[in-house]
Amino acid sequence: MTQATNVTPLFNDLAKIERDHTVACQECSLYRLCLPLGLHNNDLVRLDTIIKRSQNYKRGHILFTDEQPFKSLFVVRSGSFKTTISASDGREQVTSFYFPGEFIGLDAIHQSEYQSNAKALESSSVCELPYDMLQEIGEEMPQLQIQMLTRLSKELAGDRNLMLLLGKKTADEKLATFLLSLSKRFQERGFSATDFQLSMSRSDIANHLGLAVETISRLFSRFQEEGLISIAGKALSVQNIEKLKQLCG
Amino acid sequence: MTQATNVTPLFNDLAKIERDHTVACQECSLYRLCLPLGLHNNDLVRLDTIIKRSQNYKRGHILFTDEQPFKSLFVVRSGSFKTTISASDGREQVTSFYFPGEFIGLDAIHQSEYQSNAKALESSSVCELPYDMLQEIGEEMPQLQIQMLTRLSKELAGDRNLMLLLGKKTADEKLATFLLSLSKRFQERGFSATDFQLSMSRSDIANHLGLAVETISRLFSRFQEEGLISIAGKALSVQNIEKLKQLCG
DNA sequence: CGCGCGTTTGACATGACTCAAATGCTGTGG
DNA sequence: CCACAGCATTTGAGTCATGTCAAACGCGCG
Repeated sequence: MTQATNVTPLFNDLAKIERDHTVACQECSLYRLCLPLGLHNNDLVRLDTIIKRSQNYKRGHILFTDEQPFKSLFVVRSGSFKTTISASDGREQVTSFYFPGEFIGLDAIHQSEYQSNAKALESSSVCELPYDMLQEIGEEMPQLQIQMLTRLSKELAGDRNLMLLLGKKTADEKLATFLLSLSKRFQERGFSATDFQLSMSRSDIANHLGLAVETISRLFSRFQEEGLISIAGKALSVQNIEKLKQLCG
Repeated sequence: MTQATNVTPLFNDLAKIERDHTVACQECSLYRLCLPLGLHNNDLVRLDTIIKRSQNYKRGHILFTDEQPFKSLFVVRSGSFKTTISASDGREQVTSFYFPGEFIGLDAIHQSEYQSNAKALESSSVCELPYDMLQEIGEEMPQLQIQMLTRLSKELAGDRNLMLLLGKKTADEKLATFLLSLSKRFQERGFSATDFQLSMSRSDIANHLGLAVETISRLFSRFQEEGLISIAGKALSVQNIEKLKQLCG
């Protein structure tokens, strides 16, 4: 019943493909998911020049906190991240999880500080886009502006679905919705829609969905009993995706 | 104990000032809160030409639904609106309330349909910005692009605070936070920070905060007993703003 | 290999919901 | 302008989903 190995980080495969830190956007396997989509070749080359590609960060690495000045946007190249915001009394809310090709820091644009805290959930790397430069080259690249607006807009729409989830859904529906959202994102990235590793902890999931850790744990157990999923540690396998969809509410 | 009159719509004063539908951005009293902020005069004039100013809509008027094609962004000129999104089973979440100078529809940019439903809460009017034209003139107006990005980004940050509220706060904290957010927005618009009319129903508030109507009603009563506020129908008066702030969590 | 944290499971507590009913307000039509 | 219908709000009583507390377990990191 024990899982063979849960060691493999989530996006190791991608990490391998991308292990050369200097790979240009044109050759990056994330191309179709990433910012450069739709840019003309000249523009792409120009964008390329302002991107700083990070080395591999290890689990727990802090990309930025809400006390640091806003300087750059980040795109996940490999691995995954979570962002949190905190209330004055220290309570935290996990606002989002980020996978390869997704933007981190969009909520800080034109603020002096970042508005959230971003932390690596596993071994991860990013492309850093200094915002002043992005803005500069953006003035001559309408396509880039459009991409930025589109990204922001989609993130906004996503957040609003999360508000529906947080405000109106039951614990069962929350978890089902969350798992399907992961499934979809893995699929978009060329991975299995049914078998994947959860890079985040149970308590991250619980927090993100507005539930207690114990509730998540119990739900995983029950979903397993009911044949919806099979889960061992961080390894998840979706057994009945249709039933899961019905559960979403 | 009955209120003299609750008839006065929330932004009647503004509505009067702005009753001329053709008032240009330059002369609009919302200027400093609105999109044109920071535009140069030539640009402003150009922006002006693409804006369609609506007549007065009455309470309940539907600006758009999530089944209509995305065509325009809207800025509230007078009155107020709410937006909702709905789950497949019909449950709805009130995602946001909008006051003069605020943008509606940002979550639909570059989608084929609107992503939410927008409805007037009282007698209201808007400026309509056809998005294709906005994009067109935007290509030559970096300041406009910056404004758009800033707006989107701030809305995103706001939504994330709402996620914190929905996921982590108690009923008391939710209502206190909501009332203070209203207070702040009224103040920014030149109205009293302590005395104003709630244009939305108790159930809109409840829904928005992820609570039941009954809970909101009870909280209003209790807050009143405790001397935090005084409320009669839609007329709210904040009595102890400091204590309210402490309650926010 | 062992410690510590993350996870699971159980028992119990409770904040907020649901249901129900009374009251009040608003908009409409006569 | 008033009266009535219907919806919004308030208040009370009882329930329930989910949280909290506690303890055992076991995986994974060092």
